Amino acid sequence: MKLATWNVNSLKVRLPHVLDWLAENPIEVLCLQETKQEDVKFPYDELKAAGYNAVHSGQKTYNGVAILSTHEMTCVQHGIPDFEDEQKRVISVTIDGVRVICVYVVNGQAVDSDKYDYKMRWLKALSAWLVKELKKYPNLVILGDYNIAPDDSDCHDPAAWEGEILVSPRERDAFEELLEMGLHDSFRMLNQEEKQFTWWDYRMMGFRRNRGMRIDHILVSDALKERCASCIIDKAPRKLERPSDHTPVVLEVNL
DNA sequence: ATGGCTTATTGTATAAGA
Repeated sequence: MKLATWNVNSLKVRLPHVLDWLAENPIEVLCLQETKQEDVKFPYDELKAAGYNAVHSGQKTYNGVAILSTHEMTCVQHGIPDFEDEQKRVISVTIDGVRVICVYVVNGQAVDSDKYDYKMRWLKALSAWLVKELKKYPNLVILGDYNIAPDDSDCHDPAAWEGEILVSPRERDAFEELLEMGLHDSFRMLNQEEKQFTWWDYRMMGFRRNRGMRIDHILVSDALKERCASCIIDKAPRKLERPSDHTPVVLEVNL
């Protein structure tokens, strides 16, 4: 089974890219972040025509997450239970006995901002919930835009970014907490190469100069860890006209 | 250098992303 995550930065704008990419990359599961549209505007029909079922937790202008799959999706859950949140950032389903969680972690804007506090509160709630989910679902994968570059090797210029958003110690500690509960960074597990990024700033020719960050991740449970065959970053969509600033990450698991 | 692009909004400048 192949699963992927992609922050599309507006599904309205990026739907053609998504459909083209799915046609070229026949995968079973695709998690999307920043759909930026309400459920009533979600392109269920176009995706169905392409062979994909979809579940969506939508919001106008900001956030919004979706899971597309060629397989049947059951036990759909929106958000983090017992965590009040207006923002649509989490959706979960079960596919072929695997619990699939799609997340769009808070950006945080700046380390001294209210949004950073919200990011840390949000990550704490995510972490507490995932501990329980792991006990409930041994086969668990959590895909998404984490807005955290876990290590200096995941940042194009660690010295320039030291202490900044995406790399600050508290954010990295929160990511580390996910690993300590028994989740595994599938890309790093299979690939030790430095400067492999999933996001590049639109400005300053960020992509051409490979000034990026690895902030989109696919974490797997112990049971799935043994079954991971490959995890790759597909840079092709980032090279298209009018791309998202993020590019897909694809995991292959032997089930 | 706090910008540099891109997206969305009952917009024509502002907020947000990362």
